[in-house]
Amino acid sequence: MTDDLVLRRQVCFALYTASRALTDVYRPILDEFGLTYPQYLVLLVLWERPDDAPTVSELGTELRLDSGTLSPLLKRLEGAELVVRRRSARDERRVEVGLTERGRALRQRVEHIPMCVAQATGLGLAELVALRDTLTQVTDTIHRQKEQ
Amino acid sequence: MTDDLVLRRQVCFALYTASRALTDVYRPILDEFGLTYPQYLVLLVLWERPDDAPTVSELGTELRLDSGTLSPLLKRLEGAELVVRRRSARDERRVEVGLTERGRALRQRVEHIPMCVAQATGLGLAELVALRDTLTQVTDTIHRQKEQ
DNA sequence: CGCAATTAAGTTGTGCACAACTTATCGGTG
DNA sequence: CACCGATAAGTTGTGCACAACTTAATTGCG
Repeated sequence: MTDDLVLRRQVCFALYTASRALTDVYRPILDEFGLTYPQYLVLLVLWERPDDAPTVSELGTELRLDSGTLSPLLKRLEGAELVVRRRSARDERRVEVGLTERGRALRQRVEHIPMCVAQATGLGLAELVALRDTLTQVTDTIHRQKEQ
Repeated sequence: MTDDLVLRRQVCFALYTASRALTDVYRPILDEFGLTYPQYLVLLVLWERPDDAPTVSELGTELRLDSGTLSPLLKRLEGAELVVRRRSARDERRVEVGLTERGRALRQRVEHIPMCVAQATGLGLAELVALRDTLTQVTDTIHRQKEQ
């Protein structure tokens, strides 16, 4: 009898649990700004290129989320007056997502968060970087396989 | 201007994405058995101790899920005739979750899955073990902080 | 040019996660 | 023994994720 099915042995379970644990760290912090973690991720992308107004599918490519997830999420961000959505002039299928002044201003108020969360992991900077790179590599490997 | 808010630099995003990518690997495989990943996790716990019939909250402790998640999930597993739920005789508040014959039999049919998924990560065995241990350590660190 | 295939965003339905709450049971203390 | 706080499971409501589908606009090929 193999022991491969033992929960604590599985990388996937460790990943699933660690991901939820880190979201738990974010939750009370982001809650003060009325944000969820996925909403915060969308804002991260927008803050990276404030003059860009990416489309919904460009956001989806960055975050690996589809319109089924992003459409209602963006509607909520728009309701919070953090982003605006407008149909592209040159391609009426596209919807461009831009920051409002309010959304732009939020950036500096949340700038300290990544440091707090990184600290909560208990890992050193080098370990964090190594972990991040390993995880990114795994994700890329899986997605590369999927496309073939 | 700090770059801490850049998406690709963040461990959390790497974790969030890797977790979803791995679930993506599981999905089509588990789909053949009519299972979701969290349902599979519950079965893993039950297979580990087939004579135990843990309570809902014992399952919750293992998986770090609350009754709000587990109750409907277990109802679906019961609908699929993979588990049975029964009130504990000596404590009517508790509900014990046991495997049906069908649930017990499923074990050997999914025994190969962890190997397949591990392979999809592209990591070697040693790397996988190291990754799992790092993630478990992070999760434990976070939960320990939470309890104090 | 005309139309079929493609692309973009949104909608619908299912199943987690999780907070907040409800209901029922239990255990301990006066 | 009665009651009160604690505990267990379930319910309700919100917000992701994701599959499958719809609608609308565009592209490209004959």
